[in-house]
Amino acid sequence: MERRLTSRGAERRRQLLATAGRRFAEHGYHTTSVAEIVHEVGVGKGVFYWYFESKEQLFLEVLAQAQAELRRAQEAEVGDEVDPVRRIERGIRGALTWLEANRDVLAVFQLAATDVRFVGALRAGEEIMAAELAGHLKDGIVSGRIPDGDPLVLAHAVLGAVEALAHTFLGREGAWDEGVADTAVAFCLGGILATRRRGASGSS
Amino acid sequence: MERRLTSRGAERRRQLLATAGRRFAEHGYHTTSVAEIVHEVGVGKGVFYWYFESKEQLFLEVLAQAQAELRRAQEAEVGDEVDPVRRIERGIRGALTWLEANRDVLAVFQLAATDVRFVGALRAGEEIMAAELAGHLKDGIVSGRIPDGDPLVLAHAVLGAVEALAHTFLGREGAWDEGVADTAVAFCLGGILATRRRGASGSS
Amino acid sequence: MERRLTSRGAERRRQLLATAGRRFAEHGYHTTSVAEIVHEVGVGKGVFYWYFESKEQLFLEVLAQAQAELRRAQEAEVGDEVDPVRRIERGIRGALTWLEANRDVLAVFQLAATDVRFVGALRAGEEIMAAELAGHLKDGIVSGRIPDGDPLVLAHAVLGAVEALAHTFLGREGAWDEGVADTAVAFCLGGILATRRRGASGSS
Amino acid sequence: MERRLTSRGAERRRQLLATAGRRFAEHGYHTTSVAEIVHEVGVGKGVFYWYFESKEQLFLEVLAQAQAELRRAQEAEVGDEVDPVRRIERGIRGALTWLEANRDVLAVFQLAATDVRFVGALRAGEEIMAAELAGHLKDGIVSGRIPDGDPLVLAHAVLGAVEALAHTFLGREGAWDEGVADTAVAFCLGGILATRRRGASGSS
DNA sequence: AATGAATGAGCGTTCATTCAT
DNA sequence: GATGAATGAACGCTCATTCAT
Repeated sequence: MERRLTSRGAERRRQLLATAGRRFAEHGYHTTSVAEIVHEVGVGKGVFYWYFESKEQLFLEVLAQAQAELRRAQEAEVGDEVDPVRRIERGIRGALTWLEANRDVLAVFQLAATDVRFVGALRAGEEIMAAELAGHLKDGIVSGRIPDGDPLVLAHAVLGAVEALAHTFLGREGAWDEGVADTAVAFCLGGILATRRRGASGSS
Repeated sequence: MERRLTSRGAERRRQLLATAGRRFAEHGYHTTSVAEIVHEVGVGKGVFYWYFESKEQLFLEVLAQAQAELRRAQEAEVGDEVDPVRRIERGIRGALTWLEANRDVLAVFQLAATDVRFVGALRAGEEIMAAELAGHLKDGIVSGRIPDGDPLVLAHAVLGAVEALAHTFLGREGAWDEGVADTAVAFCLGGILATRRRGASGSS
Repeated sequence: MERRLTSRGAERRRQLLATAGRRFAEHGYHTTSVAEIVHEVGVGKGVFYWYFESKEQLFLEVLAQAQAELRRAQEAEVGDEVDPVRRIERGIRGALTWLEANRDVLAVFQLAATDVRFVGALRAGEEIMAAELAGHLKDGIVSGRIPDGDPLVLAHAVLGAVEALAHTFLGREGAWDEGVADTAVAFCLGGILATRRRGASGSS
Repeated sequence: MERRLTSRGAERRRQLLATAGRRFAEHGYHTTSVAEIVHEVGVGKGVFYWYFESKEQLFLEVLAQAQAELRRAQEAEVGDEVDPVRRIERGIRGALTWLEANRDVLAVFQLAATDVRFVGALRAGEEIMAAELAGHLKDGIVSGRIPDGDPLVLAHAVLGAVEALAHTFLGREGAWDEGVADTAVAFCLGGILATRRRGASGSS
């Protein structure tokens, strides 16, 4: 239902989306009621249903927006770098920098992971990121910069490590510093560049 | 109010715990009602409250049990291995093996991460695992087996990578094979053993 | 959360309050369900919680309203009478007249007396009435119109006698007549004016 | 269903009755569960239903016992006194003394007043006391000791005053002393002996 | 006699959603 | 566009009562 919105309307919509995103992140999906959202924005309940079909669709939109913005930030950071390993590094740094400024987003992602209605959209976004990362890895493998290995598995390992670090250290007051990003990069690149030694642990 | 249970009672309790755990994993916390759980077990509603104080406490128990069993499985796998790098490897393999046989558990962990009432217990368990892993890392650093780096940050990176792989590849039918565990180990150990090159990405 | 109500809303609220008050008086607090109240008013369950925070708060409001109206009626009856004994008489008559027209109220008072959540509010109201009455008594004692005695004890005795008569004779169909009020007044004033003979029973 | 009880059984029954009475008085009827009662006594739930048909019947029995004991205490106090006014005085004192030692009972009476299932039994007991008191009053009127008036109305006024004083001053820690009983007696007898001056308040 | 376990109707309350104004 | 009011299914939970052992 394409709706033409006045600029005031578009602003309202943005406001609702932002408020909802924050509250979802802070209190969870089920524990955030439509009543709370509209109350915080200071409008009546009808307004909500003028701009959004349902609470479910609202969440999906919050999620999609967060995913799109993260990707955009990452792309901007990666820029036109051609070396695949450097692309990966920049991607990691870009994601961490953006997440640092948008801490709610991780909570929204986690929320999405726990609900059948949202997990599909979440995974789809993850797959896109994983596929892109896997593309860089493949490039590196082909060009001999990166030892052979399953690019998709490696991509998910990188994503998982980055997300865990972001989550753990952004979530604690005062725990975040540049060193965490440096360690994230070093760990991931080290993992990528070392994978030829499959299953080996003791080799010096 | 310590309750002495007959063996029939203990069995009922176990039954409810298992059923609830499965449904939580499949449908989420809020989307699983007490009515559904008792219906599936085939008992009346009151039975639930005979064995559990509340739905919340039940979830906490499901979570605690899963955490305890995972740690137990890991400890059994690590055994008396003395080399810290090998301890880490065995820990990763032990966790992945156990999670393969108990796939619901990851979903329960994710659920717990999204609810203020549970996140404390979840994080406490995570911190224990991270601390243990960090201990191995510290041992390795002291003995010169592992290059210097922040053990806690590395520990969370490893945990994140492992969890992401478990989640991504155990969640998809047919996607799991031994190679994933091998790659997980190789990636993590590579990441750990490479960390001296802080922030460096281009070194060959 | 101060709520601005439309006139339709205010009317609904009044309706619910009145219906609840009647049902409470007839069936008791625990034996009157929210479902019954809204059913009688002919609205959905949610409406109740639009206007009241909880069943408990509703009862408190019913109680407070009854207390306020009773006091108001009494004050109107007492008016500007200056003689303390006549003030007491008018107070008794005013209360009985109002209670005759609002018989539910006595039942609500009794209900409140049996629940820890309400007894505080009830006693507070009673204390106000007792204190006022005690004030008249003190005036009378000081001016010599009333023999010496503990004004607060006497006040409670009067209140108890009046309440018992109201309760007993208003509760029975056809038992109430002007004579009861006359006897109430005569009994109470006699008791008050006789108190100097402490503990004495046989004096003529 | 006449049941022959062993002496152990009779003791159990008494125990349940006493515990229930106390809890009813302290927490109310609906707010005292059968589970709590049997837990406090330290027996299983089945025991309760072995000795009592239902919670309702149990309450009725608690009430009946309290009424019977109060009457017995009063009768013992009144003894063979022949003067009707002195009989009334002794009745008041006997009731107050017994209530002082059995404070729960007033709460039980109030509870009974608020439930349709119990109010009948309560009123029946009250009527008996009122009738007895009215008998004394009639005797006094006939013999000229007491001025003319409606004995039943006066009886209820006396009962109400006494109950209110007991309730108010026994309910407050440290508020009870002999003076209250003296005032109660003086007030009631004053009220009784003064009733000829119907509706008159200003006569010196 | 007594127990622990079970029942299930019913309770107070919430909340996404709709709608008359 | 926007509001306050209304809906009602569903929820977590309680409890008097029953019953197999």
